[in-house]
Amino acid sequence: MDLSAELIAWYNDNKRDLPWRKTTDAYIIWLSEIILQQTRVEQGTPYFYRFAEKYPTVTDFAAAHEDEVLRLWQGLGYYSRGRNMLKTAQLVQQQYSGVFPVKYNELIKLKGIGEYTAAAISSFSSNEAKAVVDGNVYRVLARYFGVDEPINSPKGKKMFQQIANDVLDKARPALHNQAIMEFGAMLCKPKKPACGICPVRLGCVAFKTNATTYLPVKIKTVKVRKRYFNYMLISDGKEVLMNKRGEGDIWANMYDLPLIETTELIEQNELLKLPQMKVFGENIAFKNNPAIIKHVLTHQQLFIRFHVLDKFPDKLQSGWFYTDVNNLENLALPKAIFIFIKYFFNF
DNA sequence: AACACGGGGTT
DNA sequence: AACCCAGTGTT
Repeated sequence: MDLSAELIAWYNDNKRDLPWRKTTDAYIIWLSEIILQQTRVEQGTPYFYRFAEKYPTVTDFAAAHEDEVLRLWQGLGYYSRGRNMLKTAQLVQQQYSGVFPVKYNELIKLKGIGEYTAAAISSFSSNEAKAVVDGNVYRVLARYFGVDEPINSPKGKKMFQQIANDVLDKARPALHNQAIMEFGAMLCKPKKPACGICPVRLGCVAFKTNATTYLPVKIKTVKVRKRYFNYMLISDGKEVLMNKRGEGDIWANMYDLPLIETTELIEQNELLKLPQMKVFGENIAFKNNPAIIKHVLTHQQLFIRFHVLDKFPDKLQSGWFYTDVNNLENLALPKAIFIFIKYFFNF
């Protein structure tokens, strides 16, 4: 048996029971694939059910409002996925009459669908012979064939896509793609792969040369920026002053609180002297001495403090608005903001 | 080619 | 703390 046949045989015996594998509906598969981008199956599954239930068809999705989509997406991260989904749903509704495309060349044009997702949807929904290359596939191929070209260099990406195409079983691409990804996720894991029970270890270069620890190779260029967020919570217990974020920064179009960002960590007495504080009015005071919350993103570390102010400002800045405390659950809030607000208002 | 974009699990 | 997850879009 060749590699593909071995992986498919393994898959048939060991696959997990995942809901999106029970359909060939391109729309449902699209939902699952976008949700699972850079996201573990266990984390994404509840969101998959949530979206599939709320929007059973792409027509239902296209009718949604962005606020509603982001609220459903809350907590999953990479929120541009949610915003792009709405744009794509609307385009599919208008230009494809609500019939979700199944061909790679159509799918790749859509917002939020790149090479991986186009290959996944086209193969799973219409058995088009396109090979998926995700993190799992990079790992399996790098190890099995002993390829040490970095998976995140342009050259490496081309190379692995080519290998994936060569290995693909053109007669059953859907099954092959599921198999190689499941194999990478369950057996050929990043750390401590289960080589002892691996059906293809005798053909695996990394196993034979004891190199699984070093493959795949990845270029790392992590520069993490530190940012200091001073949030103001102002509320009389019934209403609370909120802010809607704009584009061009993290958490685009989501909701947070009035924010003063500083270049370093500062204490409340220093904060009071800042010119930005003037918008909150004269003779203001803090009602708490907040802890520093560290919130880690891919390229940023946020050091967040939530300051409770004692009175409403006289006028509002752009993006600010009052909302009823009971309406907070309808707003899409970043995780760290949500946790604090939930705690503060004792949800 | 490099970077931005979240949140969470594993080691 | 480092690494990675069923990646994509922008510059």
